[in-house]
Amino acid sequence: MPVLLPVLVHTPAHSSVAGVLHYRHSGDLPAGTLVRVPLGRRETMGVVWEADAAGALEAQAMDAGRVRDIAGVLDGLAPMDAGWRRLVAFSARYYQRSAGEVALAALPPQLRTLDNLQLARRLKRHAAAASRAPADGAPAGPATMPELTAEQSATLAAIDAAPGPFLLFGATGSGKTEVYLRSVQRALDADPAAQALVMVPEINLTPQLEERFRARFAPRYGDAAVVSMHSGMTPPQRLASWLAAHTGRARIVLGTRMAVFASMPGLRLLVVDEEHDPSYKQQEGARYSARDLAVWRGRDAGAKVVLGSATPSLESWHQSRPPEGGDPGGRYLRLHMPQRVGAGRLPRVRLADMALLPRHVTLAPQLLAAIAERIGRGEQSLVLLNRRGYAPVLACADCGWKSECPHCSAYRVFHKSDRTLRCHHCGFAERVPRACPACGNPDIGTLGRGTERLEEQLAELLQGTPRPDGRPVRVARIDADTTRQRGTLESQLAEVHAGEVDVLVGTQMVAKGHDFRRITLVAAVNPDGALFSSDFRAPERLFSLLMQAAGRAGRDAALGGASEMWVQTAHAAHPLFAALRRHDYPAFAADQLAQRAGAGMPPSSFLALVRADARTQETAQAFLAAARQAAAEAGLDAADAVACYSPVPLGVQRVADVERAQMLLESPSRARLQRFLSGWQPLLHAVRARPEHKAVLRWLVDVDPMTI
DNA sequence: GAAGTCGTCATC
DNA sequence: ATGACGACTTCC
Repeated sequence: MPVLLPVLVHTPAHSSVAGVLHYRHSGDLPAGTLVRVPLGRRETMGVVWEADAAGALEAQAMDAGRVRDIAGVLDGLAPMDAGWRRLVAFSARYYQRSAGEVALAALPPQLRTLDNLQLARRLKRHAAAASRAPADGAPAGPATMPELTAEQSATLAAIDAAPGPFLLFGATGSGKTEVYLRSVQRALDADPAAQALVMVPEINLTPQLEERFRARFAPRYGDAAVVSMHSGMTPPQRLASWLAAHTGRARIVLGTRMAVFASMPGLRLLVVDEEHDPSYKQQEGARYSARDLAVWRGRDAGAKVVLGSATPSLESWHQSRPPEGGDPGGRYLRLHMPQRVGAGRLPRVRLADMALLPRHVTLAPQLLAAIAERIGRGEQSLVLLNRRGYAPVLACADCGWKSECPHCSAYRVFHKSDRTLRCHHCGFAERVPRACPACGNPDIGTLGRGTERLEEQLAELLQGTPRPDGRPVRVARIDADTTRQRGTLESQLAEVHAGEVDVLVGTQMVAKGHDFRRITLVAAVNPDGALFSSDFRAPERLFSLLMQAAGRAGRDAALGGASEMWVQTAHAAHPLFAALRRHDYPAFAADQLAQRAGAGMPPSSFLALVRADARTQETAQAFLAAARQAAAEAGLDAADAVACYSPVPLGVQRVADVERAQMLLESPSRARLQRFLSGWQPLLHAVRARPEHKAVLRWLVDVDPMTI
């Protein structure tokens, strides 16, 4: 008997078919079944969704001639389970997107292109490969495991004893990864169907993570038990990992934020390493926080959640505060591991006071001397600067021309290696002009400096420094420009590990997570911008970057005692540096939390942004103003629980000839903000449909934004 | 978001 | 006349 089934397809929240669509089928199909359905004149993948009475009625009322048949069912696969469907539904609701967009984005792209036969073939091949894996099912030859420290044992006992979620606050080098490994092992040993999800913020960090997990678990559970999931993988690899997780063959899934949506029917443990990292927040499409979703998913699935960091996000820090007085405390349990494993001590923090030096000096002599000393001892230094290219601006001294991008409200950056002026926002690139394009003056010069110039400068200043082996000093650079092609990061890192490089210049990409045994000096040469930034999270990011960078130094116990973290600053008296010197995150956090509370910023409040893009700034702002008006007229903020501020241009107002504006919403209550947003969604659609707002190119809501 | 239609405009 | 490009519409 033919039935009408609700089906999700990939339709974004701002389109007119954002809801569930209905299709006819010869019989009932369970929710979660993957199907192929006709949409317009193409065929696309869909997910059978939960039947709800209202939707069914609407579908019944729809002109029967318009309802089409399901074209095919992917019957080789188990339907997506209820836990996954709840996660998708929650994410869509919380982040103001359509369930179809979230659901389909969470499936591997290649799955959409396969028919039943191809799928069956692939499943068979994977199953065969897995059963060939060595030692699968064999009694565990215990992989060599390091002795646990007292701290690690206590932490594991605490994780065993309580339901969580846990915030593992552990110094760099305190052995957090070993705690993750043991927690995973306990979870998997307890139940033959159990699965664990471990997330890291960056693709670059997955290979080393995979290596460690594979070394530990492949002997016990087989090679196929560990899979990775991140956007850098090829479509077939992603499909293979996804199928392994979905069928339960993979016991451990390692990945970036996208992995939080992995289909894992046996999920018992979720680990979010470097939980403070802003990369966990997706910045396009559905703007979800993988860390927050991991916490939600863990609670929903009855799985344990471990968030780990040496510099937790203020949200997690606040959420893990112990009970005190009338305050019942946060919902997370805070676990502290202050000790570094082995004798490696945290490096000494040294400030180079740039205010005492002439303005034109960009590298403090005492820092240069310290680097030279390291070179003489055959040790390595890492110099950090968060600015790619040679110089951020090219300018004419005569007429005041600057290298503005014609399509964006930003300067094009001078890249010396390929002699281009490149816009880092829209990608627009041109050859560097010989003379000023405005007045013809040949005397044009650079303003400021990026990593390229820093590399050049250091090479020049250090060229005479003697190396123990008499060979010339080598300065190298690692940033997004030098690692453009696949594999270059690995080969560059290998050179550093081999000791061929004396001084490594890089952006924050090298400060995160990589182990450099022989680096005994890390320097941040220009961090001051973040001290007085309009972005309320800038100090938090700076502190975490500097602490992480400091963690790069002195990982080798033998050299640890002498390692140093240098910070060049014109504001040496800033309290952030005082806390950094003592490696005192709690003090820094307490100070920041007090400031945030005073300013009504998270975690004391909850934020959302509405953004609009248009050809002109007025058009974008007019839409936002009308949206605000519509909310007021509907009485949405009548209870005064949600403040809606005026529309303003974004920091970078224009990108690729598109003007961007945003409007901030703020509420002391997450629930109230959520209620406001869900009531507002249909109004936003209605406002957008009005003829006077036709020129709006797109709009979107960003819940819990990272920057405002 | 993807894929279609339709109108405008520049170019061989 | 051809086709490139953008605006607009539709999709159970």
